[in-house]
Amino acid sequence: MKKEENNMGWLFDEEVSDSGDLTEKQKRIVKAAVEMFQEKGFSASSTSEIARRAGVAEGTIFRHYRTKKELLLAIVTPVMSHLVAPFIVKDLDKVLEQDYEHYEDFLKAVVRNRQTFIRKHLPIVKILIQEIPFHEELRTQFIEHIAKDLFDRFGKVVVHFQEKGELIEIPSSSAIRLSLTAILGFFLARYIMVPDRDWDDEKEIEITVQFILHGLKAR
Amino acid sequence: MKKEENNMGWLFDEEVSDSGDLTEKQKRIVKAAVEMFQEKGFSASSTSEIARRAGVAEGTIFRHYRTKKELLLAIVTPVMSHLVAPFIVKDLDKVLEQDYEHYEDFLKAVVRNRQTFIRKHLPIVKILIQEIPFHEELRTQFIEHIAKDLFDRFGKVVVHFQEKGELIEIPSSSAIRLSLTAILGFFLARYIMVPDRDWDDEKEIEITVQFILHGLKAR
DNA sequence: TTGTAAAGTGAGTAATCACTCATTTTTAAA
DNA sequence: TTTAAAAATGAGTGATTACTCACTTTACAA
Repeated sequence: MKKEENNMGWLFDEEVSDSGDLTEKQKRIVKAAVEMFQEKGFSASSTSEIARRAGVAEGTIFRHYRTKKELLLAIVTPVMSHLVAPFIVKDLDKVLEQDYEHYEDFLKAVVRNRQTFIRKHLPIVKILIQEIPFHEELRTQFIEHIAKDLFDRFGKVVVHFQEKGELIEIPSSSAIRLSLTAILGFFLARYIMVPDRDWDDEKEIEITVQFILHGLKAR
Repeated sequence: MKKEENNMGWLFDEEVSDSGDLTEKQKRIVKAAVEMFQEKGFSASSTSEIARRAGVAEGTIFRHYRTKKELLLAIVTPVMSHLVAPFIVKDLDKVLEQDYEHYEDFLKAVVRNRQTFIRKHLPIVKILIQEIPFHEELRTQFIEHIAKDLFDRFGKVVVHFQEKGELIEIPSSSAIRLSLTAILGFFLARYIMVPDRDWDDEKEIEITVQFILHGLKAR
């Protein structure tokens, strides 16, 4: 009765939150909750203040979400499931069909694609990162459905370019880790640690990608 | 009356927590608090349960720490201040005095040194990472006294090897970021994300360092 | 206009929260 | 053995918590 996840939208472009079938007040609850969770964290955020900020009676929250935790999950799980899965499928195909001739092309596509996503859903991504350690469901969902999938697919890409002789022959898990941390490190610096610096995104991405390429180049 | 930080100990080796002048019950409070903060996070941890786990009356906590937050800070700030500062001073000297002939030597020293520290204080490091976003004092202390210092010193090292023609001429901030994220990415994977895998630390460190070196090599 | 289900309300509830304080116990120097 | 300070206690405090429920309002098809 609650979730009718429109299971197509994001495949074509985005719109992760099924904001369509939410009532006006429900949207304001979600908005206020995202703000508060980000500022104080989940368990330091009270439902009474969320209601106050949303301009809504406290009971209204519990009309739509049976518990405070359910509210958190409703906010965070759709973003989690779109954080990683969809783009990699598409880009994986392009790699295997040789649309991406070099690892460089693949990397750049990944970075660009995820940058627009993270930029758009940054507050929720932050909440997700914060709360993952404390919620079993989030952890298992992340590991089982996201991380494993990501490593599988990313691993295939790495192996593909290793076999082409383009990348050094180290364990694919290491190559993935090194590629990902360089990329995530950029996002971390760019959007979380020092978002106020005036970044030259194009240049910084180029530096980061070249770093990975030279670091992993067959030698 | 509370803090008489023995300001020499860690310079020679470590022993970050001034456990010396703590009463028996105080040590058990700190131990229980670290456990709970790690499991549930700071604000989801109640002083009553901390007391129960420590086998201590709740009032005893407030004999030693005026507030719950003061307990958190007492646990977390000494680790933060030793997380970064001391080793870099020493290693910086060695670089400038050419004890470290190559960037490789510096990197390996840094990784080895910080690995023993992180291994020893992992629970508190985790708490620190979790709580930094929500506590102004922690954030400013981290930025002003830790991050800036680290970047200053690390920057000097990078520039030194750039001038020697060993490293590529990119902005030092980028070179630092790329070096650090590769190292931190290893620690993150090794001790937080998948600590249970059977790691070949030596090999993995070698791979990581070589990745950084080739990624940043002058070309 | 009426009927009905969904949306919204807010006072009320028991539990829990961080913290206090009068009192007792422990420690250790005199 | 005396004594005074420090450490430890735990019942008690008012505030706040997540959540409930009897009720009112709104939306809208018949």
